[in-house]
Amino acid sequence: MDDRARDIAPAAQEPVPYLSGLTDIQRAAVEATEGPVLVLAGAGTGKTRVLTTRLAHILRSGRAWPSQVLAVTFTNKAAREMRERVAQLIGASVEGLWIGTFHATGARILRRHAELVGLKSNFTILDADDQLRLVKQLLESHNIDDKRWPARAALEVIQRWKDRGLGPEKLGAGETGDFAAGRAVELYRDYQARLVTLNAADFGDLLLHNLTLFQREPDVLASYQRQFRYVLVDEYQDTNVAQYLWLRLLAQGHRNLCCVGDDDQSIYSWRGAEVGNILRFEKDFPGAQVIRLEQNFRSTRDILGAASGLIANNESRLGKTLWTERADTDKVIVRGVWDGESEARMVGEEIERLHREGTRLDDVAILVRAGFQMREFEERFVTLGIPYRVVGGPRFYERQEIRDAIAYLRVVNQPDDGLAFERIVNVPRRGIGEATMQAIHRLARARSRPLVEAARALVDTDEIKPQARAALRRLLDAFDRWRALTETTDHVTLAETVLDESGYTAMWHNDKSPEAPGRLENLKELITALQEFENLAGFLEHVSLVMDQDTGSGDAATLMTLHAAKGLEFVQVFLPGWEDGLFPNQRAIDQDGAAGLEEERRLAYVGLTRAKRHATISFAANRRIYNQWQSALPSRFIEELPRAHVAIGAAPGLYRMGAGSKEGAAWDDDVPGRGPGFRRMHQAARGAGAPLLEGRASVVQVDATSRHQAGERVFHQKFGYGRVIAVEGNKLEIAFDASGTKKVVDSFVERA
DNA sequence: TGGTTACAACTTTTT
DNA sequence: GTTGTAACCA
Repeated sequence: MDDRARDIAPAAQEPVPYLSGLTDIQRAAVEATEGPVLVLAGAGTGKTRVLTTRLAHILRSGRAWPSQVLAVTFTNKAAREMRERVAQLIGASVEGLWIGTFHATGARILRRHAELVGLKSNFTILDADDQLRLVKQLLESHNIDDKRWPARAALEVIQRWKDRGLGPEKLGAGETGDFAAGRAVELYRDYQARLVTLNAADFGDLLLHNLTLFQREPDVLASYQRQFRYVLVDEYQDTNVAQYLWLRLLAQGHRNLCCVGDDDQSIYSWRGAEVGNILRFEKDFPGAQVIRLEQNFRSTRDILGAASGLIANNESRLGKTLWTERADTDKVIVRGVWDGESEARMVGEEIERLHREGTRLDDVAILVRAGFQMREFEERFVTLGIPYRVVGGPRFYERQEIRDAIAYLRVVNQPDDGLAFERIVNVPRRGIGEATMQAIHRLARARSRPLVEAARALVDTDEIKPQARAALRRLLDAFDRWRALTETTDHVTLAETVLDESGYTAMWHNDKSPEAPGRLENLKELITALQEFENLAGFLEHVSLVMDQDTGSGDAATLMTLHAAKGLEFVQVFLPGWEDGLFPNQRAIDQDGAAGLEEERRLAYVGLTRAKRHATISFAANRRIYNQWQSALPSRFIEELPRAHVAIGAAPGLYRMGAGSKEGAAWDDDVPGRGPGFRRMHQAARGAGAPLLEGRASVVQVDATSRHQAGERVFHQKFGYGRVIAVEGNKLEIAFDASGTKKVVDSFVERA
């Protein structure tokens, strides 16, 4: 099908409008089509533009047919964007182009040759949840204490092996995985064996099996090598060893491999990404051209200066110097605050001010290091009535009811999918409990047959209680019926039938909990989503590989982690929580030492370079983490920011809470960095929090005795009138007349 | 079996 | 504060 383009003549050489508007260097990167090329693209240097133009150029100049070009990305979003933009540049014919994520492309190839690695072409792609459940089962059957050796850790070990392109058979004696006294290897072997029984592959397998395939079947490899005349890779700094090997094999035919990336933005090493891949590129591909994109089109000089100065502290990097023609400046602001709450208040007030002055909330982002930091901001935004969206929350396809529904469809589609079967065997309740499941498992393991097959065999014996037996038989019959329907019914009707007849929808109808109606809504949405696919298999592939997030609409500030922010840009960026221990994160340093610290620094660099015009960094002297008060010092990254690009401001909240303090009173930009301003912040952090430094976890807002007391009638701008129930430092618990009991900061209420 | 309660756990997470 | 698991009882 991909060869069909061969019958059509290539587009004739035409004037090249798509090349105009590029800088000389960008243009060079576009036109260097032959041989290995590394494009080092700093933040905001027009990377995507170069990548898409290059693709268009290859096609338009007749160098290759669409089907002969492979472009790989990490995210579906990036893949979609690339496809759309290339289509825009060259008109219609992007049909046949291999643009996709590593995993989607791996899956596409693997489905064609599944038998060669022991799978059937309709294999299931497991998600994180399935994997974890599988590992838990294995730990149990291996009698490994999952308290001492959590399943999560075992899975991690296995995944890191897969990331390095190592199947169980390739693990030498030295590889013990540092888990359960070296038993991880046997665990891994069993895990892979179980996947074959389940006719399933996990994410890592999508590439690992490709490698095995290419090794075992030189003909298959050779055909792909012939096919892909040009290979393009986005975000090369995030590739792992398996992906590197995969690329190297595929690109070996024509040697036209172009990798685009930025070593300074490598922030996924904990997922197996190897910065080494990009650092080593010239050695790996002799004769490679390296093109540096250093002109930044996004940020002001101050932001670039601050970010560059910071990242210069890293040892392992190729080195780039970002510059801009922009003349406007706006120093990066660093603010110290008393605690996490005043930090949220400060950000909230700033956002309100910006909004008043005409900034769209869409242009504002709050980028945090860890998810738990989000709550404080959310609470604050709710109180202030600032619309916001959280990126990276629970996704649609991860919700319980959706996963249940999909599990049903998975079993219909692929009967060997025992994990899906297990998930819904007793949902809704059918009286098939643990005892029954264990019997099924025993039989399945003894015969090493799929779970459903074992269940089928068990129904004909007396091994389980009659009640469970009857229920199980009913369920298995139902699956047979549904499977038969696939011949005669369209997949949408089929899905509705399955959810109805299984009693799944009824289960939520009978559920009186407040979430139940929402879940039923979600199920309806699922059915709607189903309509957009040709068949069940296509839909399931989408669900496992293309779990995109709906970003939501409407003008709203964005709250997300630094990791999630890579590749995005905002006019104003808030970077809270720059405290040693939190950011750089202590665990990252403990685990990976200097390399861990460097990755944290890259994360800081990514955060700063998201800002087009303003960046506000803040740190709190005290922070409550999971109900424990901890004092902290400003992040060492703050000291690393070049003073010329930074303005230090002491936040009002640092000295006194609530009204009375002068907003922004203590600007002190003449001697930032280690100057008096900085020292004062340090002192504030230390001095005011002195008792905390001694490890006392009990102090709550020493100086913040409230003006209010229990029993008092008060008024709040948002919640109206109410009565104070309890006072805790500066926080009041108030029973509002109209909106129930809430905890509110006292500066937002007044005596009624 | 199934429901309740107590208890510890908790960085990041493109697919 | 939240979430997920273990232990206990009906």
